[in-house]
Amino acid sequence: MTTRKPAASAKSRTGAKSAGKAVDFPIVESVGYQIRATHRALQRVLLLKIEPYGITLGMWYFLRALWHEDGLTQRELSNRAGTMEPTTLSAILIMEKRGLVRRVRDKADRRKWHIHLTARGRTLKARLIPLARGVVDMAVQNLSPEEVARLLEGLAEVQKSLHASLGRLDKTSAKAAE
Amino acid sequence: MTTRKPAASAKSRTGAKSAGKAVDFPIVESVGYQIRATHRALQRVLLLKIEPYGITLGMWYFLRALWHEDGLTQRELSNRAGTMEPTTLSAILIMEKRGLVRRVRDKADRRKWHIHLTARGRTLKARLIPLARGVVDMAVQNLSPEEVARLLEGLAEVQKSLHASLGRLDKTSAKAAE
DNA sequence: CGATAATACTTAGCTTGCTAAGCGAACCGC
DNA sequence: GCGGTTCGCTTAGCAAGCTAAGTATTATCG
Repeated sequence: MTTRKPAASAKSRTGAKSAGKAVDFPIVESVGYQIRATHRALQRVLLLKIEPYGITLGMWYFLRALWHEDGLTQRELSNRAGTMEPTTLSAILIMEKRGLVRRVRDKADRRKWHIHLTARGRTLKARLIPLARGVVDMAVQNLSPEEVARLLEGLAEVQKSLHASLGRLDKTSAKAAE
Repeated sequence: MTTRKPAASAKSRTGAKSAGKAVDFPIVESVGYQIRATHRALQRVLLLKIEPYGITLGMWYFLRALWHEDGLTQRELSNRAGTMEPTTLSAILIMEKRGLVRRVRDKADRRKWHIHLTARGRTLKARLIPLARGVVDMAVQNLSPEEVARLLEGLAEVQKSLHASLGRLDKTSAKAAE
């Protein structure tokens, strides 16, 4: 039962950067690997904290968005949470079933649904936001505020490059751009 | 069809840090949100690069581990890749089906299986490692080597804190710890 | 006005990852 | 030397996310 932790003990950075000449690319030094590992560790801890309240990770970022701005449409929610529409939809349906949100059709444009928090959904904010903040604070406890800021900037830069690259790849394969 | 990108345009950092007094916790400033977004962007780009070779993300970290050290057992592979055994198993079975690896039972301990690359699996290394390195290099192109090192250190610190916290949480709920 | 295009959501089906629980092989203590 | 425990893998089933391809509804243009 022993709760295994697959960690990786990220040591030995900046070591043999170009030592292995051709095809050696130590996994532990890879930004990709570390991002993935950090993401999963964070998910795991957050889930442990929020699941006692009946909230899953799948709902989390949508609730965050709704607490900040109620009545969003599904597309707006997708954009806020950074997910595709089908992902958003299934999360909404589950949240609706659990009585956290209500779907209301737009009067003017009947294609749209507005997602509104119920009283129950709204109430959770006061409990869960501090809890989430606690997780993040714990996660960065050994970093100074400047280091955290640099970490966020680094991540933002990486995302910018990746999105730019994605744009290029899309255009290449689409070909019929405009 | 338009290949939507849910981005998020991470602007406005360091803005209203402690403005919202109590329960305002801007999602964009959260390390958790940014880690998740970066992870997904990275995955997407990597997938686009490797799928022409018939490799999926599910196989990727296992191949990485095997290229570095062939003949690992499933548990060893799980530890190297940072996944749980069932995840490892299903990836192995798929890779076996695609002719990338072979499973060989341990003579001495018949519980164990050793996973060996086939010639086909081994050959891919020379093509895919440079490709992956290209993705990572592209992703960090706007960061100096020092900034990349700091990013990795930051991620490692965050993971360390998270794993420590996980250990505590486990012990709490297990209670019967020796 | 009517045909066509665009928009907003939905459905179907897949992938990657997990936990919980099972099964056979090896080990350990008496 | 065999009964219980541990170990390594397996099975079952679920969660979160995606793409591709629908279905309605609204907007647009001749």
